[in-house]
Amino acid sequence: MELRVLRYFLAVVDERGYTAASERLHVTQPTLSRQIADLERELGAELFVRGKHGRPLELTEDGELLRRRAEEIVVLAERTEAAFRGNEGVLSGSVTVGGGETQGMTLLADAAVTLRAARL
Amino acid sequence: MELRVLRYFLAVVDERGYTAASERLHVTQPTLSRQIADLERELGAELFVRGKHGRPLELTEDGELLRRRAEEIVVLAERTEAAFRGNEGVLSGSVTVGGGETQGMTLLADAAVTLRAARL
DNA sequence: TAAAAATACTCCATAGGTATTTTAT
DNA sequence: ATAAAATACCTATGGAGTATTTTTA
Repeated sequence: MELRVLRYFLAVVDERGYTAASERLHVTQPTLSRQIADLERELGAELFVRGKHGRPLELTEDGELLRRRAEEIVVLAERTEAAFRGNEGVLSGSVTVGGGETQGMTLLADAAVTLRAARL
Repeated sequence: MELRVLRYFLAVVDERGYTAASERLHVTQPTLSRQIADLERELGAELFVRGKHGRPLELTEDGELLRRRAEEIVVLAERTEAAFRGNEGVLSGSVTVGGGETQGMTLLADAAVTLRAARL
């Protein structure tokens, strides 16, 4: 079990599907498909409900358990990395107004955003 | 940052040296040397006090910070893996009396040990 | 000078990619 | 019929090994 794969898993849960997650992660859909399959094999557990049900992949009970654990682990790792970047107490990201670059729309405005907090 | 490397790091801290840690981890000393160096580069921080001081590698302040965080992360990951093995609340390992197999000594006795707890 | 760590290479396992098929709505 | 996931196959990055050379107590 590696952090990279846990991040993949969380992205798939978040985006409710491999394709959407693969875009967010900048990897291809088959890569995700394989990594999640390997993870399921490694843990000996089905994480998602396949087929049948609604398109947006649904978590099994095991999947739900892993989601909670993975979130804790990944968050801890990210905070640790942030600490070494001297970015303790800092959250940053970006906001875009006018749609993403993939839709071929005119970009109206965007901004880099940094929230600095006394404590996290 | 990956769990594998955090485990390497903790082993080096624990064994106070690359060579001893490499034996415990069943990897070679240069592999550890490189992985830890990469980790230091990635974090932009020296983790161990080089040379000068006492042989048993000493942690820097950054190293000490990482040790605490890494322990949390790795323990969480191990508990998660254990949960999927249906081994919640179980600790196992082995005890050997008479020296390890590498010393060419006669093996006097060993035992697989499992501690089962109601809650962990 | 005798350990342990660092360096220099080589190799290979596997993460990741492309192309395609299968599945399910 | 169509959009997403699975499968097959290939490529290549980097993890890990062997051999050797610094280090430093």
